[in-house]
Amino acid sequence: MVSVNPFGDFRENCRDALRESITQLFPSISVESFLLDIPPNPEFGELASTICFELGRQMEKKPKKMAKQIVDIMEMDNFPLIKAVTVAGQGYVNFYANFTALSKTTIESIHSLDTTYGFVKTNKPKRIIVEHTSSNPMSPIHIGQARNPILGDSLARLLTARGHTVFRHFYIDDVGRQSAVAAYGYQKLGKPSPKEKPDHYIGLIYTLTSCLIEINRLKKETEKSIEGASETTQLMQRQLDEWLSIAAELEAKHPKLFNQLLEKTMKDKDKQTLVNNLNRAYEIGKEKARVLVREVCHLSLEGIRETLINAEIFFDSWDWESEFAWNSDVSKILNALKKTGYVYQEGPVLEFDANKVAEDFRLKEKLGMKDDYEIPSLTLVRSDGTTLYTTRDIPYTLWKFRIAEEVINVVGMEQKLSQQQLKLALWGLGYAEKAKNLTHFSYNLVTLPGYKMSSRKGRYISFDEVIEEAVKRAREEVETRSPQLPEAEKQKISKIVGIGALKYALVEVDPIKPVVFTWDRVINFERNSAPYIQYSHARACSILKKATKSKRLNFSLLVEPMERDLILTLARFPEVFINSADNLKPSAISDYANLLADKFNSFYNALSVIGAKPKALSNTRRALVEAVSIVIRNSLNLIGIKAPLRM
RNA sequence: GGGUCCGUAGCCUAGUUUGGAUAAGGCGCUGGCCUUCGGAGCCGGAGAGCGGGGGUUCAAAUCCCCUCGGACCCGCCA
Repeated sequence: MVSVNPFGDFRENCRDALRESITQLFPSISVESFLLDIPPNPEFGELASTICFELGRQMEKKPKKMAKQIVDIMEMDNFPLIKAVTVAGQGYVNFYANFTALSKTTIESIHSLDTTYGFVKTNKPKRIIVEHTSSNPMSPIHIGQARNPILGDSLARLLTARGHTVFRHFYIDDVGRQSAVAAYGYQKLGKPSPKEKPDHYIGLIYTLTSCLIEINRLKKETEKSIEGASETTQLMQRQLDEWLSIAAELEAKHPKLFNQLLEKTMKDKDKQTLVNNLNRAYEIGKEKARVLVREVCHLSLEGIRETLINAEIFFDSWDWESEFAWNSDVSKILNALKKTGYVYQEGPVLEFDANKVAEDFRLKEKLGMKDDYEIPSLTLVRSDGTTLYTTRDIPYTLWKFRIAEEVINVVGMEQKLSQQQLKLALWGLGYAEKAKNLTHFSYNLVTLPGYKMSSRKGRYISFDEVIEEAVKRAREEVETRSPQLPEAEKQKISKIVGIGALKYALVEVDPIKPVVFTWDRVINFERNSAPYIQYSHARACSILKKATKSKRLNFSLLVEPMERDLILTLARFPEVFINSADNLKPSAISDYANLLADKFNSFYNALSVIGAKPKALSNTRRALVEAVSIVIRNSLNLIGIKAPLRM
């Protein structure tokens, strides 16, 4: 019989058995949940209940005694997956699986379900938007940001496999000031056609321009405040010094373009204002500004898209922020907000009182805030009439909710406050349900040892560079290990392995924890890495190629602890998957894949498949190996990593 | 100053949502394995009692309080 969740079936057997005994013995007691834990050691069985500790307290009896009573009356015949039940310790009830039955169900189900094994469908399918990456369109994706597409893509894969309808959206933040900065520089340089990958080229222009503007601004401001002793002046002086040293770095690295830009912008005494004007013109949709900024965006996005495709990360929709500004969605929302009473004017500036919303709807506790915490207000409109990122995010979010019932934003944790303010704006506007269905999937920074990466300051390692290096190193490995492979396949494998290593390194760590980037960390080919798991898969495939398939199987022959451990791990995959998808935890999958590879390698090393006697054992082990290969492949798939047949 | 998050062997991490039986891996260190199907491998050893203190509980790395250290936020940036 095919089971979508073999270990889950065993769990249900145990739960039912437990429930029957308990209701029979203690009909007066109502037990809500019969949670079963995986014991720390196989000698305690495959599942264990601690319910007698709880019952013992309620009924003032010894847990061990109750456990004995419960076990004594248990009718085992109704539960084919349970082999035995015992009492252990101070009152644990331990269940032992009937391995012949469990092995058969597990292996047969995996063979039969194949590419869908493990992917248990939810009974509440939803339409979900996963918005991710959404990086600054004016520079290449750097490795600090790369955690975002990798996590976002895994989430989308997990939720799709869970049976949801998922839409992957890239929000192009083209209205921000950074677009105006890059566009200004691009125009001054005479709209040059990129000499390299376009996002890298535009990114360089952005960094150089941004640097010149900052220096220009800071110089003017420090000159203005002549009495140079005040604290703010000192701060400005320090900032100026930092930007001057950045300028020196940039000039040394890109002398030609730097000096060209310097020369071309020399005459602009107030660059800051020019950029602000361009920003405003673009936001209100002035023709010239539209043409210019879009041109730069398109160039850069072409490069960004190339990077993502190279990493096999795809989107269903590319949403232009400017569309929401131009089609008056933003102004409609502003008007609606004004009517709520949660908005107040400070001169020309419009502020949103997030704190008041939280108090009126009693949301602070739900948002994990202390009662007396004063949520900062959110500026909606600048004094020059332009809006801010979060302001524009409100209509965008509502637009997403027209497509989907649930929205997950993969956004760095440094934006936590603004994501909360966004949520509160939805509450204030009367969209409580939407606010509840908006999730900020937050993740921590990837830093370079000692400092943060910054596009604006030009201090970053691009995603492209890291991919290139990873593939290059993988290529060297393939060359030494499998020199006989044809060139085309070597290339293909190097890419799968290199990118796999990279993705794995960034998925593996809990997103809430920071990662310090080092080359050896993200391009690791040893144990606990994608290549290690891929290698295990290739080994399994190698056996499958050599051993002929047979239908004459006998699952009762799989008695070795290593075989059982392996089968148990395979049987648990669906539960791991459900937990990972429902709790948005891709790292649970990378963990699992690694665990499975570990178990397989131990098995591989200790027991032979092809030469095993009798023949039925060999056949059955082969079936087990095939199941392993399927589950490794399925699990890696969820985190966007491919499993090569050989490497 | 206010807020959020993190703190597990020399280093990197899992486990914390849902409290349970000797705290799990990897790197590094170290002793073995030409044993057949791929050594990107396998088997073993040393190494932490979970930042510190208190509390709740039959039971705490997990929950609560205090405290120390680090990161991030508190922008008319995104």
